[in-house]
Amino acid sequence: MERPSRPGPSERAVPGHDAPWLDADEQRAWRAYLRMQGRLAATLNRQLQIESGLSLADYEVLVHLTDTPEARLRPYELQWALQWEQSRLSHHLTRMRRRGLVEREECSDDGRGAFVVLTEKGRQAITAAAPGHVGVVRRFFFDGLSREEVALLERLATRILGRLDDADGEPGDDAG
Amino acid sequence: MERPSRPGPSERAVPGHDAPWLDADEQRAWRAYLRMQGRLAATLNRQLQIESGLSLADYEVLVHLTDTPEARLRPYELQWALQWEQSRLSHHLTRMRRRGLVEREECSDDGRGAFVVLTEKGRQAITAAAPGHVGVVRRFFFDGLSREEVALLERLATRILGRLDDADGEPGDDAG
DNA sequence: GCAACATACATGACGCGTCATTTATTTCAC
DNA sequence: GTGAAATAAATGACGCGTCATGTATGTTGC
Repeated sequence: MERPSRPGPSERAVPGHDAPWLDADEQRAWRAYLRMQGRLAATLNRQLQIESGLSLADYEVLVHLTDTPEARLRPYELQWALQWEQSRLSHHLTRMRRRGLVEREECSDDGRGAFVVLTEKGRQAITAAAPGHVGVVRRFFFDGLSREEVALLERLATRILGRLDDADGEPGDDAG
Repeated sequence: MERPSRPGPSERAVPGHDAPWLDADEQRAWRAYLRMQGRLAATLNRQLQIESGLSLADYEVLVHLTDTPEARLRPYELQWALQWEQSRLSHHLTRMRRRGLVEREECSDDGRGAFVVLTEKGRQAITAAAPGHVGVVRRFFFDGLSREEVALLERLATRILGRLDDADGEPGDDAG
């Protein structure tokens, strides 16, 4: 979705600030990525919603809770695991609490904090949702990829995540 | 609605399992993808918002308009290009119109329809926003990838997109 | 022991995205 | 032509996500 490509060669070796536009290859890749990501997320959300009444966000929260021995976590732990904004998590937990998927429990060690506890209803919800959801993930995503491609994809995602993490502390965030 | 875990042709046959759960490699890749995608989208949105007052959605609409000779498109053309839901596009165009980024123009050929026209303000907005935005896309995304990886990524995204498209017309999507 | 600061979490406002529905027009069968 | 169905687009309701801010508790320097 970038602007006109530079007519230039396919060699892009320009470090950072210098190259304003994406070349033709990059543009195609970027557009394909954006479209794929948007459609995939929409598909996963819709399927989860229809079959289980959960959103993808709900699902991820519940997954992390069920991954935990006591099925309870401090919000800041969930925040770290999900890489969400704090207020997003807070709002979302409020809504999930309202629907009975999780409960809030006071934290004796730290008066400021709390625990998010999985309810029985929450456990049943994700138990019922998981097979269908994983089926769709597999159908649209993994069934189209070889194991090598899956491995490469993980490496790329991790690398880009690292770049995003690196930028978090730095002051010179300018790009223009 | 819970579905019986009947092993249909669309779900992978898993030896010895009712539920087609992801194996360890797939799970790591999937979580890495989800985290990367979420963080990257948040970063791009934030930078665009701060530097230009645009969202990524605004940006994509404006890109498609500027890609057009007359800088005007029918909403259904935009919808096809963006692969958005119709009501999302309609709502978004309403908001962009309110902000003066686009205008609505009646369509003489088809009384039901309209044209979305780029305004001067809209053109200035994307012109101002583009270098910074592309800089961030490059910084976090393409600078971390080799040309081979970019090419592969495009292929994977296109392939997955194809699977999503294929499923659109089929009735046997779910519903056991 | 107290001011200054940091941390954990909540909240209100507001823009965004989806679903369901509505309106207006066009197309097509007959 | 007339009625049925398809198409273009808008709208209201409602949940989601971000920003800015608020509140309570913990920590630290002195």
